[in-house]
Amino acid sequence: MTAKMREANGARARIEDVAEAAGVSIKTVSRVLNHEPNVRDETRQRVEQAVAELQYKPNLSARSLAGQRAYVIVLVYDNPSRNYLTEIQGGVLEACRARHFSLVLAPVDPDDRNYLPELVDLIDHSRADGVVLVPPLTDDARLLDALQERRLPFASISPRTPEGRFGVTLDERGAVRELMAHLIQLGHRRIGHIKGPPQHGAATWRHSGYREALKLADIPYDAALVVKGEFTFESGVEGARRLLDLPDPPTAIFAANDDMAAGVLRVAGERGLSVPRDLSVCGFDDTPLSRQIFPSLTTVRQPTNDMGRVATEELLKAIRDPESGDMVKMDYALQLRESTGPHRSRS
Amino acid sequence: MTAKMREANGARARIEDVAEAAGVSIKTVSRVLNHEPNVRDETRQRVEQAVAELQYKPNLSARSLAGQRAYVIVLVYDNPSRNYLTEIQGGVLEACRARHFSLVLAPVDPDDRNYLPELVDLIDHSRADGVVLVPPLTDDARLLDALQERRLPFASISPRTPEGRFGVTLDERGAVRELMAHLIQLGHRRIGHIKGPPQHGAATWRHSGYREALKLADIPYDAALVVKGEFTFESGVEGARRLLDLPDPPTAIFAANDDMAAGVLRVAGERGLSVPRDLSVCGFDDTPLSRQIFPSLTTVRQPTNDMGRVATEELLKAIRDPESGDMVKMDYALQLRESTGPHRSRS
DNA sequence: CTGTTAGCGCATTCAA
DNA sequence: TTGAATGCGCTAACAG
Repeated sequence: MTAKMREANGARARIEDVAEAAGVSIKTVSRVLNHEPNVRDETRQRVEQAVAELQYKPNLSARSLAGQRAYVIVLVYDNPSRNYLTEIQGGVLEACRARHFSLVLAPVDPDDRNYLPELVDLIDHSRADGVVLVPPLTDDARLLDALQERRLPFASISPRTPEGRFGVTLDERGAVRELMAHLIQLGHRRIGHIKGPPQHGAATWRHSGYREALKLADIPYDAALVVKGEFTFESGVEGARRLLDLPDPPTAIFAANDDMAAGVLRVAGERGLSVPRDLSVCGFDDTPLSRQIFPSLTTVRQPTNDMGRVATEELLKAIRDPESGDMVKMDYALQLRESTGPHRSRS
Repeated sequence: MTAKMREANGARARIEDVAEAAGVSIKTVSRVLNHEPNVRDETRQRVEQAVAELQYKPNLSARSLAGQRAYVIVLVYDNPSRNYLTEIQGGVLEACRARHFSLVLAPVDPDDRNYLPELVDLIDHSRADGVVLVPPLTDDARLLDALQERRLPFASISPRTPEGRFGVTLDERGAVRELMAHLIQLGHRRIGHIKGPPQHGAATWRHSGYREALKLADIPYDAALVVKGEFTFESGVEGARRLLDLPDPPTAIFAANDDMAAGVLRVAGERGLSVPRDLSVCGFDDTPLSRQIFPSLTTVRQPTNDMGRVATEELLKAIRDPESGDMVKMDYALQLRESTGPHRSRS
């Protein structure tokens, strides 16, 4: 059966049909498709024309089978923040598409202590060429061990210990120092902090930034002004209540993420406190929530989409050449909005 | 090379190795793996044991190549709501996993009028067995034509015209009637509405529900109380301003989704209106935002995750048997929260 | 610079 | 109820 007949039958063109149409061997077609060298320009063009005419699309299954590579990246995540994840996923997807890799999603239940067997099974089944790890899972030693054992390259997004790994980081401590400087410059000296859970690197960095900023401004650290949170709205509500019930309550509160900051705004609303007149509030992450809430939230923006994309690009580099793959430092940006204002002494 | 040697080399077990270990032919192994009939129980068990011992995982590429099917579902979406999408995607993924299909994500830029060629290219490349369509794209005639032309089965989530299609629907009109009945029962008679954009079926249904509820309560429809929105926070802000600037402003506002309702709350805040004392507000969707805002939002919950899952299950049914595939009606649930309260006449 | 050949691991005829 | 042989469409040595 000729290529033309196959086409009339609704069958798809194969590499063989392209070769025939272009008057070359299939190996030459393969070279053109994979951008390999050693093809004359004129030949390359003939092949490309045949590809276009026949609407040839390579069969990915055949390619994977023959090439012993699946062209698959697995994105592993247990981060409960929908917005963060969507952005990361978008960036990862862009990078995968650009290199003709497919993306396999591997959501992990953050409450499941024994998630590893099922996850590893998924990774094995998919025959992944590489993995992208999202925090806080990006710091789970058991998972890292399992990946290393399989010699599977993995990119890390905001890992706690970036040494010897590749992916992306962001200077969260520095960002918080700037955010705090903004509050301090507004006259605040009693600044409360609602921390994140200790297993998150982010919680640690943001707390350190808080302390460093106080020290830089010669404001003594007061442990009573720091309460624990879980990065959830509800824990922000609880934390805010504890802070505002203090005998000498803070005039500003830095919540370690936007969800918790929204909780603080709620408590302020309940108590008839006007923000920022009676209380300044800021968060971290610049989720859509921070703009949709009233007053809108002063916070820090991470380039989340870019972080997903860049991490994946580094991973793809490392897949091509195991020696490569860098840890790329990304930029943050303060978002000054309505929820922070000058300190007014209570009268 | 024997199976044992291969294993020692770190190579993966193949179906051939399983057959050898179980003392049967590869065809028998294939039968067991694919749950085909005509295998003796004792034989089946021997095979299953060999699979477990060798940790055999079928090579999906080889299966696809030989079986002429990719086992791929494509999820096509242009809906701008992050939360909605994440939930839908989660449900779709669950259903895919359960049947060992892989999921390919196909995000579409809602502002790109000419998205079709690229999307179709992605679908063709992936050799999809079926497609899941999210609103509002689920109603795009050009896309539906392209799919039908390819004889590709597709499941529709909340399509405008469910006739002759399969997937999931939800009685949004009924939900809005109930929501409105709640407001009316609280004493409100001047109820404003901020509509969604006309290309969304949801916008139309929610507006119809609004009108029907008024009619049922013998409240005349006042076109001045209905303003256009875009399902965005900003358009909610604008709409609320228009409504509240009316000579005789509404005492309650039903925004067609939560984001716009958040915009209404913002305007209320700006103007010193207390919600719900001076103004009742409700939305639709029950996004996390509706709980994280103050006051929390009365709204309608859709089982979004389930909708994604069930739609995909129907698709998988239709892939197995083109005659099957139903339109499943899902349940909604009113969420009565803080943003609605009794009408108080202005004094 | 280009072509030939031999599998990749599985499903699927058809025969037993 | 089971098995042997053929090919899915492509990559990758190796030859020219």
